[in-house]
Amino acid sequence: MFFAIDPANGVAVYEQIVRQVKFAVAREAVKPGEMIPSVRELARELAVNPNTVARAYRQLQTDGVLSSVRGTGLEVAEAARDRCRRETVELIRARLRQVLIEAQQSQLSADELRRLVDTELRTITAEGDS
Amino acid sequence: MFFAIDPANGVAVYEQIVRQVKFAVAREAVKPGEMIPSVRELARELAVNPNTVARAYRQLQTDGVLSSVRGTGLEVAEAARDRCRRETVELIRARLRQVLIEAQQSQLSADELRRLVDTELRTITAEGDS
Amino acid sequence: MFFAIDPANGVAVYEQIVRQVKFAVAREAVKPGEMIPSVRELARELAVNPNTVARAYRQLQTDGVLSSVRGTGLEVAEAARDRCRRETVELIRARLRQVLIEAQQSQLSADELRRLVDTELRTITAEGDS
Amino acid sequence: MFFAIDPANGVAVYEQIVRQVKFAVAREAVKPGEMIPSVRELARELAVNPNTVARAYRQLQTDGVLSSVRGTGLEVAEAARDRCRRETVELIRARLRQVLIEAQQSQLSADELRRLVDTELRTITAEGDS
DNA sequence: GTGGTCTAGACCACC
DNA sequence: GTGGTCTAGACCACG
Repeated sequence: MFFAIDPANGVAVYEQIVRQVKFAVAREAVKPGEMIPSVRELARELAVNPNTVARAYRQLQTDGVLSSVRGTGLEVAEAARDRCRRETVELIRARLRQVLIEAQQSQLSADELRRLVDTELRTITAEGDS
Repeated sequence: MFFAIDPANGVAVYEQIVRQVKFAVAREAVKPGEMIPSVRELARELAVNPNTVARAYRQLQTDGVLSSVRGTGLEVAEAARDRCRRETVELIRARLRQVLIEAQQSQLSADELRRLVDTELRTITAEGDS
Repeated sequence: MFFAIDPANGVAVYEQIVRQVKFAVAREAVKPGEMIPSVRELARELAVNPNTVARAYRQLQTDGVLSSVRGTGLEVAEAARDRCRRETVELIRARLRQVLIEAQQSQLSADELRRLVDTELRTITAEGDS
Repeated sequence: MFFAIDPANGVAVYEQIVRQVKFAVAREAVKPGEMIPSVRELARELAVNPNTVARAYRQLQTDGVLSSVRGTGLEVAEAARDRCRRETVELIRARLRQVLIEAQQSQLSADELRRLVDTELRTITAEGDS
């Protein structure tokens, strides 16, 4: 469950935490029934205010990803994995779609776009390997 | 210069206007030396607060896309087309890259991503034809 | 939209605000499309921290009762009235049910319970008239 | 002395145990002078932390419902039955009253409320028979 | 002016 | 120790 947050990202910190936890559940880095780091622990790890983490965890509860065990902590909900996987793909798809639409509006052809995507993919995976 | 803005888009309204104007210049829907709609006119057209349009136009002047003609209004700057075209491509590329990075973080393979891109491209162009 | 909150109620303050707003929408004290008091205004009115009101309003947004108009305020969502009415009745029913179950567990007969309910109803309405 | 506790009830677990023991005494499921299950036994039965049961028993001693017999365990206090009966009725009445007040605030008429009560009573007793 | 976010520090109930 | 709630005060983007 290790990840980084970027406070100057535009996306709210608590929202970044929400997404990253969902990503982690989706790729089974944490499994249903397991406990996740406590509010205070994750806050320390990310160098963020505990309230911000608490807010993210609250959001994750209303999203059905976490459930609280009184006095003990928060665990990953049973049916969370599939939901997170679906949700993650949907989020990616939606943002991808928006970018592509804007690309089209600015007169880029489908072929130019595919080439762009390929270039970027190669750059990213190359960086990932390094 | 007709376009729509989506107030519930997450992206600020004035920012959407800025981008759309740049898109319009990039694809030569408006050409250097031409006048663009007045603040009030565009505000009425987009059903948006005139202050918001004014702010977008101010930003566009700072960006060198528009220049003011005393007592007359705002015209598209001479060298704007190339700059907009470059800027637009760069914007698209940057956002595309960010989406692809997140996609990769969430365990989507390069192939899955290419398929996703193709699907979305086909959907968009199909919609565009309708 | 005037109501009181009781900080020593056991129920969280933000939750009381959420319920009272839903009550207000349900009984059409505020109607879909209307604006509700600003965060700061209601906070002043209830002698409560603005963050607490903000949290209640956020909850009401995720519940689909309010929707935010950027830079302007929060308005009652279109379909909110029916949802609130249903939800309110359900809340009452659930709590009533729980009390009745406990009553039954403690050997109170259905007739004793009905008498109790009648007595309390009369007391309450009498107080309401005074 | 068999009963169930619901950890996601909102009501604290130890408080639920306290109430249920009082209910049991009130309806004479356990009688003054009888021993009640040990902390460990009840904890196992309810799948609850022994500390939680211990805390409930402590509360019940403070409330005069249980009294300790040195080296043996806890027994139901002599005068407990009447006290529990009275206390239980009062608790029920208080909570009933609160629900009815909220119901009234949300514009439910006395008749609608009586109908609701009747419906719920029938549902509960029907379930109890099954 | 509006809502949205974040930080800091406090208190509570529960296990 | 845990999460949950509340307060106080700050900064930001938006209209």
